[in-house]
This record gives sequence, C-alpha cells and structure tokens, in this order.
Amino acid sequence: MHYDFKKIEEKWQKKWAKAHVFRAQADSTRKKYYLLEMFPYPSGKIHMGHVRNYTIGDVASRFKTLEGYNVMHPMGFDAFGQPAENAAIKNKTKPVDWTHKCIKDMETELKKMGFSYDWEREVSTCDSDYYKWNQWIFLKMFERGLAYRKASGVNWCPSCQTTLANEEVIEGGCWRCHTKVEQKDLVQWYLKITEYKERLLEDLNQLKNWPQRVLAMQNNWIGKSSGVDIYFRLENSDRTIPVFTTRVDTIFGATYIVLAPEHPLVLDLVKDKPQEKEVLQFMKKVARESKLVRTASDVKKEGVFTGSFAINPVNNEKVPIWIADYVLMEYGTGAIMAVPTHDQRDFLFAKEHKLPLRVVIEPKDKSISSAAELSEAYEGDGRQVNSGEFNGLDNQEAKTRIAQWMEAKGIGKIQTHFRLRDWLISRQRYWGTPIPMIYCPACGIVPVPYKDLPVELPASAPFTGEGGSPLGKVKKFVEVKCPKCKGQARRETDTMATFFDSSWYFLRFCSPKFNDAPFDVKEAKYWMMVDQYIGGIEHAILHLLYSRFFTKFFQDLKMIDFTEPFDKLLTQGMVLKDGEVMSKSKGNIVDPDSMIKNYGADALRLFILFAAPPETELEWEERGLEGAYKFLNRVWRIQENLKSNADLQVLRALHRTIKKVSTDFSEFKFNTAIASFMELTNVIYQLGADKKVFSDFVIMLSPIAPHFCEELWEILGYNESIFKAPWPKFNPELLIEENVELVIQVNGKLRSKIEVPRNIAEDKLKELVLKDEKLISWFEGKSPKKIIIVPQKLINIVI
RNA sequence: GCGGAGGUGGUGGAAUGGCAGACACGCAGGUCUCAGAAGCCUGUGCCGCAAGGUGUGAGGGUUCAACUCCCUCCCUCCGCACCA
Repeated sequence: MHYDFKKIEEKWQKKWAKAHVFRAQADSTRKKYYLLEMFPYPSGKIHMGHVRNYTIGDVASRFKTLEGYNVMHPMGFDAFGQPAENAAIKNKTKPVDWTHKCIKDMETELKKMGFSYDWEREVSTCDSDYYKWNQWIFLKMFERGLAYRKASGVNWCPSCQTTLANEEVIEGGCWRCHTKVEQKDLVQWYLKITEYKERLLEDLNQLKNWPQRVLAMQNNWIGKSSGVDIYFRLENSDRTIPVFTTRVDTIFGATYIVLAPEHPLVLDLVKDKPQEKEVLQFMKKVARESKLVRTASDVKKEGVFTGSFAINPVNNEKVPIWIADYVLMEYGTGAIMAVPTHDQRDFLFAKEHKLPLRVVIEPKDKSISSAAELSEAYEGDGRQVNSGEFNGLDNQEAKTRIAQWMEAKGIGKIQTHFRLRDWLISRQRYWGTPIPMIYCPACGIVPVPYKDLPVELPASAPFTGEGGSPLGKVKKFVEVKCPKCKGQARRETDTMATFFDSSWYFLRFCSPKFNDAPFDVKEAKYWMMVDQYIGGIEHAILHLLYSRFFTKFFQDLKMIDFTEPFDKLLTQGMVLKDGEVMSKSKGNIVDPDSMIKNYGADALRLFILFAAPPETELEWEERGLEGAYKFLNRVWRIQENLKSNADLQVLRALHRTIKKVSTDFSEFKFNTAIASFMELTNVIYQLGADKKVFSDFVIMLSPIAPHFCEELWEILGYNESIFKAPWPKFNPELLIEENVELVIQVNGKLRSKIEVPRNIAEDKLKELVLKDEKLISWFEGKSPKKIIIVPQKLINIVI
C-alpha cells in the first residue's frame, strides 16, 4: 500500500556511506563540476531554509553526476561565533564542546535528508588546522600592508559587547541582535578592502550568471561616484577646504559651504569668534546623536554659522562657512558646496537659515528670472546661466568643460569617491580566530612567525558576556616572549570577525587536509571556480564581497589564476509560514525532522522543489507535502504493475519527459520538471509501462527522491547504484507525431480545432478549414481576407 | 530619492509573440466499502440553463495574434540612502 520510507531511507544512507559513493577525486581526464551550498552555522538543528538550500544543491549535484561529470559536493561548518559563547554561559559548558556537539547533531540531520556530500572533505572553521590558515592569510595581508591597525570611531554593539563592521550595521542596529549601535573610539585591525574597490566593481561585469539584484547590491555597496574636488580657499589664509561634488556644473551657484561637524578644520575656524560657543554646543549635540537619528530622512536639517568665510575659486566670491548635521565626515571630503537652487537639501537649508540663492541652470523650455520664484530646487538638466564663460552651454557638456578648466587652473581635481570602507575585523570575543600579533614594548607590533602558527585558542576563558576581550584575562595566552628581542611582550587579545573564516572556505574544500598552505594550488586549479554556488540572499553583500576580495588577494599572491570565485550564483527564496518568515519568536517554525518522520526525506525534498521555483519565496503547506508523498506512492504502484511491452504512446510520453526534464534540471526549474513527471505518471496510469520505460523514469526522478529510486532500481533488478547509471537520452524521432492538432482562430479567437497529418500541404489545409462546418457561421458570409498558418500550431483566418 | 524583483483562478504556480491557467493543493460528484481511511475515475477561472460572453494590476499602442513587445500610470516586496 505505502512504500516503507523509513526502512528504505536508512538502508540507502548506510549503503552510500559505506561505499563512499560521493567521494570526489581530482581526475584531469574528466570534466569537473564543483557544486557548493553556503555552509551553515552549527546551531544544532537544521531548519527549513537549510533543507531548501541543500535540497536544491543536492538535486543539481546528483543530476550532474548522472550526466557524467566528476562532481565535488562538500559540506562543512562555519563554527566560530557568538552563539557558542552565549550557549556556553547559559549551559556552563565550553564553547568548543557545545560547538562540536552541535556539529554532530547537524551532521546527523543532514544525513537524514540523504544529501550527497563528500563528508571526507568536511571542515569546521573552529578547528585549529583550519583557523591556522586564517592566521597565515592575515600575516600575508599584513606583509602587503593590507592588514593595519587604526584608531577611529567604530561601531559598537553594547549588547554583544563588540565592534561591528559597517556591513554589519543594519538600519543603525546590530545585524545580529538589532541593538542600537553606538560610536566608540578604539584601536582596531582593519583589512584594506578599499585597495580592491576598482576591481571589485569592474569584475562584477564578469559575473554573467549572478542574479541582477545581487550585482546591483554589490555595485550599490561599493558606491562609486565621480565628480570634482573643488578647492575653496579660506578667507585671509592660505589654507584650502576641498569639497566634493558630482554637479560641478552648478559651481557658479554655490552660495555657501557646509562642513561636517566633525571636520578637523572646524575648531580652528571658530576659535575666538563670537560664534564659538554656539558651534561647540552644536558639535556636542551632534556627537551625542546616534547615526540612526542623524540620518533619518524626515528630520529637519540643523546647522550653525562658523563666523568664517571661504572664497569660491571660480568667481572669487566670498561665501559663508556653515556646519550642519546632514554633512557626513565619512563620505567624500566631509565638506560640500551648497547650491540651493539645484539641490533640494541645500534648498531647504538655505530657506531655513535665510541664505542666498542663485539660479545657474535653466530648464530648456522655460526661463527662471529669479531664484525667489522657485518653490523647490531644480535638479534636472538644462542650459548654463550666470556661469561666466560657460553661459549658454548644455549643463552636461559644461560638467566636463568646467572640470577640465578647473584642473588646468589648479582649483579643482577630477575625483572619484567610494562608499566602500575598509573592513574592521577586530572582535572583542573569545570564540574566534586569534589575531596573530604581538605587542612588544621594545619592537612595537610584531607578527607571530609562520612557524609558530597556529596561535591556539586556550581551551577556555572567563567569558561572562560583560565587556572586554575574554582572552585578555588568560594570563598564559597574553604573556609571551617577543619573537624579535625575546623580551616580555603581550599578545593581541582580539579575535577575527567570523566573516574572515567564510571568505575562503570554498578553496579549503579543494584540499581540506593540506598542510603546507591554505590550499593545494594544484587541487584548486582543477576544482575552482565553484561552478554553482547556492545560498540565501542575506549574504548578497557581506559574504560574497569578502569572498571576492580574498580571491583577488590569492590571485595577487599568484596562488590561483582566476579572479572571481563563483561562476553561477543562485539565491534561493525563503520558506514562509502563513506569509511570514519562520522564527522562534513568532512560534511558526516547522521542524524538518518531524516532517521526515511523518513523510520521509524523499517526500520532503519533492515537495520543497515542487511548491515554487528556487528563487521565489515558498509558502509552507503541509497538505502539499502530503501530496508529494501521495505522488511517490503512485510511482511505487507502477512498479507493481509493469507490462512486458510499452505502448508507443507511452514511449512518446517518456521521451517528451526526458527532453523537458533534461533542460529543466540544468536550468534549476525543478517545479516544472516535477510537473512533467506527474504528467508521465498520469499517462502510465492509463496505458501502463514496461521495465525499460520505468527504468528511465526512475533514473530521472532519482536526483529528487534518491532513496526511493535506489530502492526501485534494486527491485527492477539492477545491481549497481542508480547513480552509476547514465542519464537517459531522448530519441528525436519519437517526439514527432504523425498527426497534429491545429488550433483554428477566426480573427484571433479560438473557434475550432482540427487533427491533420503533420506535413499537410498548406493548400490542402486551407481547403479543409474553409469547409469546416463549425467555422462557417463565424465567416458571416464574407470571404477571408488573409489566412495565417503557423506550421503544426495554428491557423488564423482574418475576415 | 536611487537601484533591483514582482503583480495571472479559492491557493502554490505554468505559459517569453501562437489554445491563458500545465502540474498540484483545495472543493464537488462518482466508484469501491457494512462503514470509514486509502486508492481509482470525473468535474472545477468568472458570468450564463445554454449558445455564447468575458478574463493575466489600470489605461493606451504595435500585431493576423499580446500574460509575453512598446508607452503612460498604479500597487507590493527587497537593497541602499541627508552619499554631496
């Protein structure tokens, strides 16, 4: 009645493991396929998101295997990170023990899903033979000036008690716990990702097989903008203030300039001026404001006059210098020229503080006689006015001309600014990779020698979750001899951000046990790039950007000869319940494990692929899972009723399915592939199938329901694993039907259908159609004006 | 504001110039059964008894033919954002 999924799934999982069916080995005579899914954080339980991600990957991997590729499909664990510390505090265990237990539990759950991983390649980032290479990479970066220490205001999460990278601040809050992020002055380690900004941007063009939106997000994040740095000279001084603008065509309309409150010049500017007190007060107020408040778009722009003036270099006009909260120190030069007539923010600010306005761009179709008539800034294109020798020019042209003119006169410089900042990687946490640096009172900052790697994490530390680096409290860890002078020195006690760990793991999988370097160059040459990468959209910026950065760094080290790590990228949609993301707090979590218990892993895999295309969100529907299970039972019953010969019609249906499924699988259209399996099943239910037809069907279904199909394969009498079988090929002759059904339209509307021989002559066809009784009344006695024939599809008669 | 993805039955979705709604879920009816479950069969966009009409966010256009291409607009989701 029902197939025994529990027995079957356990049986095949054991067999696969025992026979090392999924072991991957480099073989230069075979075409490789490296399929990778984003590795999980070992929380101890897999969730539906994992199930979806890994099922998509598993089907692709098994399909490629059947197609004859040498497939590598590895799995590992992104095992460092804060939850381990929290759990350890709560359960009074060590993070290392908690993490290893979670990894074990997750392995078990992943294996229950029947995923085809080469477990011999498994890596965990918290093992010292992995993080040793984090340290190695860090040292290489340090040697090349790409890792450096800097004191600056950093993002600080008061709840996690640690720093955050810019990328980890979401809407002013911590990406993990959403606590409002504070600013704090600290000396921290940074990676100079900005050195790669042009390449990171430029090479996005190579990523033809990435989703548009991911490319857009990366592009956005790097944030290149081109314009001109203009040098405003301070009145009665030789000092200049560079301001950045993308609208140099509006320079003649600049009526004041604005500095960020943190701008280093401000204190000098106001010294002994009557405005000093007010300005200092304003600076204090802004410093107190969190960035969240300050950048909220609906907040009124506030600012104060500094009492100083600057000279606009294009017309020697004296303009007041203000400071305002809407100018940010971290972007551009931290100073802007304000053109209230052509920038809406400047417009509002000028109105508020009664600053002068001057129109310098007129729309093509009307003239603006006075700035007073403007009710908002005119930000569009037009013709230059009040712009000296540039009057009358089209503003786009003026942009280039003015920029060149300013460069020639030495009053400006064509300049490009980026939004991308260097990557802050120091974390005041215990459970992470120790940064391999030593501070010596005599020699300064000294890198740990390569031969002393790894700098091992002590087995435990007094981490309470309350402030400071826990490693700083471990005397045996901190106190060290200086590698240079052998004097007493201190270790760095911060650890690396965990995104460091995941920025190169795809390379480690190529040679996970290699002892001389992060990866074996020869193995990487064979396996890389990753042909298909699959993961959540939440990693569209951080993880993918960092991985691209590391790859370019390895290229510069001449360890690899490619520049991008991931050829194709698929970002799978989320799994929703009642229209919402599954989460503990909403209490709407569906546990994969209980679904496996009730319906089996194969049914779960089938449902999750059938319910929606991979990139779209998927609404969880247990009835749908029941349906998947019902379908598998239907297929099972075919095997119990095989005939000795198959109908020609069934054979045709099979070959149609082979054709459809082959393309659908390679395009990740699993939902429609499954629909054609169902259609084929419906045909077989009417007409029956023989062993040959059913065997091909089972092979095609096996990537989706591997245990189920292995079992059927065995029942059919085959000895070897179904995954050694060749993917079926369709016979084009069987796709050609003798007779075809043509649709007949009158004036584009469906009026009749007709079955005719495939190669019927057009004349004959016309004759046949015009005699059709069903159609005659639609002709209304008139004769056809035109007859359009689309061979083997339709006829449209225009009356 | 900028950028990206979308809008199709009661639901998930299919069709990328050629029969709109494949395939499923749900629902209705039938069959089997003492009965139920399971299975199997049939029907199912909407209006209409029917003939037929109508229908892919709205409006316009191109075409013999438009969910699909073009124009105008509306809405939803996602990313970035006082970025100069």
